[in-house]
Amino acid sequence: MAFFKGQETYSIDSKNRVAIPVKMRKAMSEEAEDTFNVTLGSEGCIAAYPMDEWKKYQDKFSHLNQFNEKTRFFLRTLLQWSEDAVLDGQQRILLPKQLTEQTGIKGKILIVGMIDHLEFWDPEKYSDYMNGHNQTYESVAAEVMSAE
Amino acid sequence: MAFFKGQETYSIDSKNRVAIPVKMRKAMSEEAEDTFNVTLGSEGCIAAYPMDEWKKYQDKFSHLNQFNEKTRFFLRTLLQWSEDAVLDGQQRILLPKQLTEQTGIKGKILIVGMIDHLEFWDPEKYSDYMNGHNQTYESVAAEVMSAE
DNA sequence: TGGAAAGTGGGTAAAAGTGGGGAAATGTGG
DNA sequence: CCACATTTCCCCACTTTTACCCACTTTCCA
Repeated sequence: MAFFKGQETYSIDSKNRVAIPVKMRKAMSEEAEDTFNVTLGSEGCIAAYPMDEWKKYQDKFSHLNQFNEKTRFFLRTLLQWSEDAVLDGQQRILLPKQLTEQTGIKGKILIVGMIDHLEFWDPEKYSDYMNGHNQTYESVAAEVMSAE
Repeated sequence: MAFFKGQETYSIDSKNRVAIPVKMRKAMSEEAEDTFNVTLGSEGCIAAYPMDEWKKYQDKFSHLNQFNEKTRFFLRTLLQWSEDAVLDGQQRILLPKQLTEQTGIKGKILIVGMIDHLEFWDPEKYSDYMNGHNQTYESVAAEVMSAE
């Protein structure tokens, strides 16, 4: 099972290609077959799940009852941005134009490891997000981890 | 088994033909034999089920009790629009005029992958639909997935 | 410090998307 | 049963996008 961590600031070129940092590539399992499921992530980033991790979610979605209106809304919202991306010969993935436009990513791109997936951020948006919290890291940590 | 996802905005030409995006064509199984069952979908879209997936629904419908009035209404509503469509040499399907008129599709068309079928939308109607939900995606997601 | 690997950029052939002409098939009315 | 109009299907042609190379610079180790 994958465990992604760390961060890197890379370039996204005119063709929307981004190299995957070696340390993160190495964290991928063989079963992913160099394929990611790329989709819109939370707080305005792009999320990329290795295929093997994504399949677990797929199974759940397949068994939902589509005769329910809320289920349909949920699936449409979730799946509309979702797309496969295979690494090229240089270990880069091609990010869908729709997603880079939606998230304002251009030129420089921040890649963050998030356990079972990678996140791609506009560097500026990321620092705004980080600075936008008035609670300290320590107090949030205490809250989140107290339930465990 | 098919798993459709993603979205594309394509053109529907004067002959009512629409190309199927490659990523969605690849998600189709061989058994579908390039054939869709096209019918009226929920919330005012057109739904296209690959033949193999549609057969599973057919089986279910065959076993419903037609001595029940609601069942009859359900079946009539569903089946009256239902029609086969085979891909042409350019991997396009011909959408029935009745359905494009009914759903207001003309010129530009939005194609959305919905696991076991494709949905065709008038782009404007789709954004109205998406904006028309006062519940957030996150709260619907929590509801829908909590049962799992 | 030299070689390999990693990161970046670009050219080009192939594939995908779009549009239209015309023959074949279908349907309608006389 | 035939003549006509309409629709359907198959083909060709053009434009845009994508996939696959190749090449250069920088960084990292041995």
